[in-house]
Amino acid sequence: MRMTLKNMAQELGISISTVSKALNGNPEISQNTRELVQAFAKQHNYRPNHMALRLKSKKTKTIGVIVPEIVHEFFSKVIRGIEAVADAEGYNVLISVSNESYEKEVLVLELYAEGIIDGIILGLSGETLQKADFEHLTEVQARDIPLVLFDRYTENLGVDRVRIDDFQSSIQATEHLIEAGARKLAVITTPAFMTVGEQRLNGFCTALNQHNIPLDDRCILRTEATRKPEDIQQLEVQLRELLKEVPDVDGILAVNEYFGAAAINVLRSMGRKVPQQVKVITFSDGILSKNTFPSMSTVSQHGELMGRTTARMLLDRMDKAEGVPPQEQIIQTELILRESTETDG
Amino acid sequence: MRMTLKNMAQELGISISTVSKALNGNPEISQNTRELVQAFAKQHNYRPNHMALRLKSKKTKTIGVIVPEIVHEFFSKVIRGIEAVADAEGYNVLISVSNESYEKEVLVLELYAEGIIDGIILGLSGETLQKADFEHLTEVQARDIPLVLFDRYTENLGVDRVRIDDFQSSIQATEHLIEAGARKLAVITTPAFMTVGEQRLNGFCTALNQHNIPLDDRCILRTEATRKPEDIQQLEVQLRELLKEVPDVDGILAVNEYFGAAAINVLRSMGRKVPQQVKVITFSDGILSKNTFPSMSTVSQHGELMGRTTARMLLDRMDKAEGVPPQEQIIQTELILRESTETDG
DNA sequence: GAACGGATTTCAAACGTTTTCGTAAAATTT
DNA sequence: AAATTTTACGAAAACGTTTGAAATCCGTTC
Repeated sequence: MRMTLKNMAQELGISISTVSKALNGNPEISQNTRELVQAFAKQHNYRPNHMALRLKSKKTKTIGVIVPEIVHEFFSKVIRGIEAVADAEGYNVLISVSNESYEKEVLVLELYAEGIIDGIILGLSGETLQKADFEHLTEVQARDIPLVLFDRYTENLGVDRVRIDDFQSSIQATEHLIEAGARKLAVITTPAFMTVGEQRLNGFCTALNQHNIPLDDRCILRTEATRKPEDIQQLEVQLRELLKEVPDVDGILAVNEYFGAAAINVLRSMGRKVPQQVKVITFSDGILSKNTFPSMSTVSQHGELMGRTTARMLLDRMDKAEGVPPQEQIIQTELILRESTETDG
Repeated sequence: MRMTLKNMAQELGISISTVSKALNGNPEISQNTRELVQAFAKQHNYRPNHMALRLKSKKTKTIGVIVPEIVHEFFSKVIRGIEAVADAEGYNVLISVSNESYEKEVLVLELYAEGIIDGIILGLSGETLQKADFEHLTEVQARDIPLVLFDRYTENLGVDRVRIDDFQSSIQATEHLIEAGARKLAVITTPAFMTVGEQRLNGFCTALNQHNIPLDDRCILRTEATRKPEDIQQLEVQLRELLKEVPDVDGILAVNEYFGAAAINVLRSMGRKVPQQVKVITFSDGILSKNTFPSMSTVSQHGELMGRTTARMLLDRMDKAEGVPPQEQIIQTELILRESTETDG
């Protein structure tokens, strides 16, 4: 049976309020009683009931995180970063998965909004981005529940967010390919509604433009593939076709590791040497890029740092007065050079 | 402002109880009133307050999951499996990370036990295994909170669990190496308190024994390395030394992909051909094994299936009478053959 | 020896629900 | 028309906590 205030009050022969106040260090209570109660509570390892606390709209010292996918190294790293900060500040972290579904995202948000948590960190689901329906976020804001978005974002929605500069990073990555000697560049990206992928595509095009390299439409591979094996296989087929149709491709930018690894596989199976004949660079610096052969140069998004930054921003927001305008923070990316873009000599 | 029963009662000019009953479809209430109330509630999208519900010790339709690590493909897959089942049954899933820490595990367990959730799925932390202190689990059981363990387990603790047969699987994997021609076998495993790794080591030794292959103590590499890059680098150093000291090693069993990939890297850098000179097999069939070069044969642990099975077991337990003895379920593993154990011809 | 005042403790309301029990009005039976 | 049953609703307690107001105690003071 669980220890409650009432319970202890009875056993100690004092009133519930006295117990409550004693435990909360209220100076109204004599030192004697206070110590007595506190000792008793500790001995019977009393823990206040979250539900009751929250009913009285107290803080729960818990933050809720929603990620679009769980089998995903980048998001996992972000979570790890969030954990680190939260832990240091004595906050619990509760994680939920939207599974890229709008409906699920709304559901979880509602669950959180019930009052389990003090603040929310959200990575938008793909479907939400596609529908461009953000009412649920507005609702959360209307209830004054602190909210911070990470990675995936949307303009025209006044909410705190942390992201990387996908556009600039992509320019950098593309320029790296060009400097390494590539002249016929291809890109593997996601559907247009994925802002992140789209920005990276924009960066790619812009870089080509700046270097007076013509853009061949056939070299833009827009895939709906997820990271699941079936999908990747499908992608490899498309990619192979592209490389047959445009055989002189000598540089590939992939918007994520999985796409990058697929490219490496296809190229190897077609007998094209990486990096001698084709250079490859990819986003998101995870285990894959280190362990493919050849290993891949990547744009590191510093997932853990992003997590830490996001958590920090949420905690800040939580003790800010209302009405402080939304902030944006940009995480610097870093080019990690590996074998796939090496130039001999 | 949030819609509450009281709120609606006031606006509709009826009592709180009537509203409550109407919403719950209580036949005491006339159809008229019932429809009126329900319509009103829907229109103002009323949602009952979780906290209040739970205070009255109602179910929350939420299950809590604790994983030791979050940047971990296997655990992620288990979570995905849990999600699948929970989703289908209308349950929410809340995930927390113990970060391999005993203390954190206890904390999260306590948070969950506050009454946020209806049942708990737990993968024990490494530290807990090491301390072999399971009081917190006993406590949870004493409170009649349904609990199921997955993957990591402990004998002498009566609690539901789902696991793979690490011992048998390891025998199989080792035998596969032997059949592929390996005669001087090495193993890369974890500290002894990690039951999973230890079982796999046992299997390894047993297989050698059964095939009359002598066991060279120098060929057992016990590492405390995690999957972090620094650690893996450290492991690679040790591994290199082992391979120098015992140059005729021609088969390696790694208890996880990271160790396996490290082995592949070291072997390549030492100029030993995989699989021609050395065969490699590893546990946990994830992205890594598919993308190393050569790709690795693995023992698939079917993480997602394990997750689904665990969730199912928890749901079963939740509507079982108390006192039903704890169950154990074993997930069948599968040998996935890839390049790293191929024999020519 | 009654009134004061400070220190300590208790009361009671509130948070949003569910649920038991009670009761007025309506419907049914005599 | 009186007695009985049914129907439809409401009052209030309970879950575990906090908190401002009220009550009690005890040692001073006049």
